[in-house]
Amino acid sequence: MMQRPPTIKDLARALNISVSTVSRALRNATDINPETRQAVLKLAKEMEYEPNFIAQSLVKKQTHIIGVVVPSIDSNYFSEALSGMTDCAIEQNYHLMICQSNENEVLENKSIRKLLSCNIDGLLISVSLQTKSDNVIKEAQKKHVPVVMFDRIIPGADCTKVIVNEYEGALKAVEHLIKKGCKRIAHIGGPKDLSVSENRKKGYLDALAKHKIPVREELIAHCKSFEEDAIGAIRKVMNAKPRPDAIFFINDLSAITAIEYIRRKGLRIPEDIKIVGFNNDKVSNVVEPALTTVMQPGYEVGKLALGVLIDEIESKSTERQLFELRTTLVTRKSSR
Amino acid sequence: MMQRPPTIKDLARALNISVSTVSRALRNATDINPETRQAVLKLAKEMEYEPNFIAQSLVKKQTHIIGVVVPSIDSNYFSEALSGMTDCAIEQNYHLMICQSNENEVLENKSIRKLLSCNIDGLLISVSLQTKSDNVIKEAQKKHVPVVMFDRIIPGADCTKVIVNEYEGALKAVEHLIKKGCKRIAHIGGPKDLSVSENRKKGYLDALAKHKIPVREELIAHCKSFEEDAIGAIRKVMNAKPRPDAIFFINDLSAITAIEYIRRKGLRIPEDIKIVGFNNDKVSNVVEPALTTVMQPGYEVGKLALGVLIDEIESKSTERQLFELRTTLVTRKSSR
DNA sequence: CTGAAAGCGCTTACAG
DNA sequence: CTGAAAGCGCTTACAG
Repeated sequence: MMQRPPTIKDLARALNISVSTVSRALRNATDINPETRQAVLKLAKEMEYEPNFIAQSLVKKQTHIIGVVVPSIDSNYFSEALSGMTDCAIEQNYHLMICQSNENEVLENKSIRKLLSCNIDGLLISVSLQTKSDNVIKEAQKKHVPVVMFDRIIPGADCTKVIVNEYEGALKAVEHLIKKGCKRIAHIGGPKDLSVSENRKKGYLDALAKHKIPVREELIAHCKSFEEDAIGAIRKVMNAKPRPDAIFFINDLSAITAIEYIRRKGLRIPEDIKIVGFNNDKVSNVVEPALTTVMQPGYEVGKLALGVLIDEIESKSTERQLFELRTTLVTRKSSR
Repeated sequence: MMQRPPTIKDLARALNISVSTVSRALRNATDINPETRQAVLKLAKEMEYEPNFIAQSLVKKQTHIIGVVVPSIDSNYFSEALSGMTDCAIEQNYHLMICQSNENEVLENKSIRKLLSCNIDGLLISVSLQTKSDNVIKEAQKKHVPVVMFDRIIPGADCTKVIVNEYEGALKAVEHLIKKGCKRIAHIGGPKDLSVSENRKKGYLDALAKHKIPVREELIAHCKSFEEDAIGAIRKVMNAKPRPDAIFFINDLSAITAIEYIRRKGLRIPEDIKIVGFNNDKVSNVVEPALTTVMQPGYEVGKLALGVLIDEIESKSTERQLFELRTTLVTRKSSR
């Protein structure tokens, strides 16, 4: 019994040839006798030889490891993106090292530095809410590690970016309500100063403008955080006179919170008031009424971001690109 | 300007000492002159020296990389576990390589083998629904890679396991309903033959037995898949005569699906019928009525599983252990 | 306390 | 087509 896994040395000895020849046979080089090659491959299989990835990395100076940093793994959207990346990685023979910043810039920087010290071939990052500076990104690039930002980007950063056009998603959602005949469309937004909140609100405002519907400030309210205190914002817009005939929400959970509030007011959804969420959470199809919502292609974002990064790694291209994926409006009963 | 990152060779040359001495100074060895040590450390800082992780791995024959395989990254429960592992990993100076099997045993095996060829120091796995054999686990162990299974385990496998006592969670949930005075408690189960389904159903049955409540088959129904076709199962149990006064669901989504069905029947929750879910999805606190549910400590499972694996890696212990974490019953309006 | 040497497992010019 | 040699960046006995 062999205690340790076999190496090319073991193969070479067993076949009475040199390690260089074994190495060449293994990696499909052209200048190798087909018979020698077959013999090596056969023995390699028998001995269950596996190339030592670490040793290869050291000499080739590339690890095929890609570092990924997201704000939180445990979030609907990011876990979808990670899923896309992971599937793509295994296909393309890359490996992912995933870290989360927990929305903390210090931890984010620490994670990136740790990843860099692992000699990652590339970095995929979606920045924390706190992150303003792209210094660590520059650090990576100085080490010739290509960087691709996705979803939560730093607009000024000098790297390729993959984002979702949430603005257009919001615009489509609100135009859908307008086509349904709604005239007094309210908006429950997310925390101010966040690009997601701003993009979606801008879509809302532009849809109104496009259809010459005046903006009424009393129909707009913001949640301080994403999931809590939605009820305060809902109460505010529902108290407007005349009351809204539709509400476009920053996310599905706040929309679902509103369903019961609206029911208590004696109003029917969608007859008296239509509602639209954002995200297409699984539950949006389970609640009653089923929720119309804007689906973001998280899985595709992940897949594309990784694909683009691999292209940069392999072609050593330094061209910066901006990829924008589109949302899909999923219409259900809540806006029929 | 230095084109490539500095190595210990560069440090040695600059200080006119040998690489062995630099190496010792860097890693805190005892047999080193404190002054030499200071000088090396100072220069290392100035030159922004970072030890080459790959080179270290090659000589030390350990990578500090842990391979993780889950059925799907993009699932509430597993993303929580991954989150716990990730936080734990960075603290303990390990790195995670995460793969997903997409519930496919072939892909699972492929992922494990890829991870092994990366010389992972340990393997953390939650197996796919298809997986029956622990062959690949044995393969890993033959290579002296410790394995810890979590959540979805192969009962017979010879390795340390970290699981959640779902049985007890279900038992507590049903006893809670019994204490509330319910006499005709129904159960909507998950796909048959799945250990999750079986464990939770057993908790239900044992709670009834413990309180001498007879089991009525017409109050038990199974969903074929987790999220779809819940409505058929709900209809079945709601048609039992006399009708149930409580339902214990396999998960929150099926419970939420039932809310509207029950409302349409003209029944009130919780007055006429109480309901309890499983998982504590975010939405369970947003729906009306807010859902009583069983919380599984996914984050803690991840943290513990990784901690235990690291212990095995570092102490080279081969003792097999079984860790069982407990659920928490979160009582809300739907069962008051 | 320090240095020279060997080695981790592989790849890749270079000579033949 | 094949082999000897050098090297990737580090660690670790071994001598001194």
